[in-house]
Amino acid sequence: MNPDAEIDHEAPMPVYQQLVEILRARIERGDWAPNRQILSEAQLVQAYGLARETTRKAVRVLIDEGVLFTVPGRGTFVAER
Amino acid sequence: MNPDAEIDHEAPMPVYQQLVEILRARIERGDWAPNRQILSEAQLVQAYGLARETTRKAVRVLIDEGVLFTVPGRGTFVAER
DNA sequence: ATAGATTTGTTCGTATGTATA
DNA sequence: GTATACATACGAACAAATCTA
Repeated sequence: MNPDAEIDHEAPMPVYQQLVEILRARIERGDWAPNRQILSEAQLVQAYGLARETTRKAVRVLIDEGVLFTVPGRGTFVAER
Repeated sequence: MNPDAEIDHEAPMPVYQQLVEILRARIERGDWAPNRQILSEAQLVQAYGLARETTRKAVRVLIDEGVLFTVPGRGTFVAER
């Protein structure tokens, strides 16, 4: 997916899934190197105009895939691969 | 609103909004003069029985309205008007 | 000059309720 | 009826700035 795509609330794909693919594309593009901190949940909410729980759902998918990891009180980071 | 009102967790109005109106009423009553420090977050938590994030949300509303301002490491103060 | 306490700032974790498609 | 999405609320941990002893 285009890493610069925007969320389309009218699209058939769920918005959290759209965010998964956008974040995956941005990581592959190199927006954040391994072990680097990505946007905070609050920043994701701001940047993509979604509810916090929706952004968390997208991040959760990438965590389960081993692409991201979180550190409570610190932030969300790109995993080494 | 009554500046001496208490938080009602059963009321339809969100509790953070109730705190907004209580603080606004207390400021209008003159509990704290302009440039004076109000209760700290910890004291608001103690006084109103709310979670810290809930009190911060209420304070945030009044900051956005220009009623309050914060100084990191110092406290929260009543803005001049 | 240092150490500790206080205070606001930031962040993720968890749960519940409501509305909508 | 289910999955999605949003809003509210509380919990926990860490960081940075400030003040005091």
